[in-house]
Amino acid sequence: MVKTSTLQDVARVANVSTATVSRTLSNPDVVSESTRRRVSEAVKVTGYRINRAARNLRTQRSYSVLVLLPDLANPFFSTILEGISSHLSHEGYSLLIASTKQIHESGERLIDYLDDVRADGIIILDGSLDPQVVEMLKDAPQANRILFACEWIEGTKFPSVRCQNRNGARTAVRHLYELDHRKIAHVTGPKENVLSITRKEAFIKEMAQLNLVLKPEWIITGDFSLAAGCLAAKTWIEFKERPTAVFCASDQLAIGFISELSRHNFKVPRDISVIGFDDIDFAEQFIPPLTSIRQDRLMIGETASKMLMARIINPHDDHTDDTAILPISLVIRESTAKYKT
Amino acid sequence: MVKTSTLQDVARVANVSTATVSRTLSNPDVVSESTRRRVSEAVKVTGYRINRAARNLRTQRSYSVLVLLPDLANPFFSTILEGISSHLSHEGYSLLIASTKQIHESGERLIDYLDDVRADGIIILDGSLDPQVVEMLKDAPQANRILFACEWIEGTKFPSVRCQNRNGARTAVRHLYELDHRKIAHVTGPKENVLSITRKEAFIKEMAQLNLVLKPEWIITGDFSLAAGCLAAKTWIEFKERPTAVFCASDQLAIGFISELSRHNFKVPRDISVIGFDDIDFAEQFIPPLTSIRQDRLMIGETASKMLMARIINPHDDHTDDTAILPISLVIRESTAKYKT
DNA sequence: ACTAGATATGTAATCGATTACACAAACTAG
DNA sequence: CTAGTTTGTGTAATCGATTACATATCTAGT
Repeated sequence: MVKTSTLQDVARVANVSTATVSRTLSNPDVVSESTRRRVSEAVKVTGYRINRAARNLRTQRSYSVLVLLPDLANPFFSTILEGISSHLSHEGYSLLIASTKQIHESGERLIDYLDDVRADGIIILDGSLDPQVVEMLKDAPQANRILFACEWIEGTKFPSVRCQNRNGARTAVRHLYELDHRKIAHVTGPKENVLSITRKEAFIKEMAQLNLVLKPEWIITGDFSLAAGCLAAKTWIEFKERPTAVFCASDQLAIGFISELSRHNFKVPRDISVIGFDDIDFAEQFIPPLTSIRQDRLMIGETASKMLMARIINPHDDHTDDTAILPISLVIRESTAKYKT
Repeated sequence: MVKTSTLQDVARVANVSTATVSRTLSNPDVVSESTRRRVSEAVKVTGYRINRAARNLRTQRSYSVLVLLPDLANPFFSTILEGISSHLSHEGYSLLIASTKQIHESGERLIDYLDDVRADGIIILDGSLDPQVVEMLKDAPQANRILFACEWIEGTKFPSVRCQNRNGARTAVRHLYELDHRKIAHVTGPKENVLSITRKEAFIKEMAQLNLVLKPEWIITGDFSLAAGCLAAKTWIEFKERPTAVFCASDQLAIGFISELSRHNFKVPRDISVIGFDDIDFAEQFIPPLTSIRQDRLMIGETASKMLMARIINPHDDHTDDTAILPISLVIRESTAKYKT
């Protein structure tokens, strides 16, 4: 093991007390110019590195944030993580990662992370948390150090950062409408998912607004995955009266959809226009390049991190209504085209 | 703030010393059946949660592992993370994440993570570390708690976990050969990257083995990205004598390649057979579904985590030659086909 | 010259778990 | 019955940084 030097060692070399060293490092303004120089010199000489475990114990903080994902292997989250991570590291914080599945399997309670000085705050990217867990979190005193991103839980006051989901759905429908499509289908995400529900409702509302006929079977329940997109395509093929356009609640759905169609010799956008949601990296490279509703995932991550940090640092400020809704934008590529009779 | 109970509180309730409580929790075998019961009861009553900061300070361990990525936003790594994470959480360890970029920007030294009790070990998924950094790590006494996964650094003794890269390249070439292709191109990863180099060398060697002509320009330097794949496709189109097949060093390259071709009205596998490397999730859903060399990323993650853990727990065991090379497999889909004159 | 306040530093308690060491009780073997 | 061993528990030091409080020095205003 390597012997690392401690505050004591630095203090000895600089000929001051440990208190002064500590102050020099964490609050340089309160010490005199001369000691500041002496201490920095001593730090260099001794190769001092702070022992975080000691600091964490004393300050009862961990200087790290836990991000909870439903599924680590889902690439959708990596950009959000990037955003969170870059802001955290900028603030001197570390990033802890766990997946809901693991928490569940290991029988850990989420709130323990806050209680046992492992994390100062939690960002949850999973709106489908076990309701029991949510119930526990809701009224806990630690709840003000929890924040949702992308997804959220209806009926709770947890702060959250998300994109304009309604506006996204509306924009998608309107885009198809402007391309003269009148029969528009929708492939949803998982049934109970808050994003699915929000986007679906907005879809239905906009269809009504535009006075478009919407047959109930044109709303196909999926689950955000490639596979569900494939299934939805099979459903579409079976329709007697086929919609000429489809709004998929995720890019993965859209890609699966197009993919399956091509296996049955349908072509996009010749036979049907397809628009996705998210604008993941692959959307641009897919064949055809996918028209999509873009959400700025980097920004979502950064904003979430900033908001959580504010709550950690100023726990007593008023943070009610701390919900950020970030704009979406329409990215037009080649999977949507003018409808021709 | 919530008042959490401490060992002291539990001790008081159970009418024993803190030492006994601690022993009951971390080493139940050494206490008597009756105290064990009494203590567990007291733990329940008080709602005791261990304070990890305190334990970390006392034991000089953090019970967490840092994973260092070149780029968080790259989906290639998420499955590996999943593997690491699931093993770690099973062992009661936490997972810290950072990206090389951030470390570099924030001016932190990697080894500080080990020194300052933030992480007990580091898994590095980036073989393109700053040589200066590598030099520092190499002979450091903490070096035995560092492990590379996927990539590695030639000429160092860091343990590593990776897949059979040579065998992968060889298998790819042989697959194309068996489909009667004789003119085979190769799109590489980044020039200096150890995976690129290994795969390229194996490619060249196998071509020679099979007595195939290999024009120097048929080896196109890329960088694993979609965009580089597009560029490579443009290069291929310009060739006077076009190879009938191409082995891409990553699936992203392959997808970019095919994608760009289709924009110029070439079709795969009609005009050229394409094989990738990695078998990422999208490979299966791409149009056409991509033939690829599969590496089991979940397994890589798990193995890496296990090996590192062994080193953390038994630092004095002999761990030399601790390098695991995991098998690859050929996944044949529709982007490769028999060559017809 | 004297006091109030500002500035700089030191002393020592503290955070909460772990564990070396000491000791008592119970057990074992001769 | 005694010496030696095993088992179970307690006492108190320890990990290393932070910080409340005390103290000393200096500045400025009256």
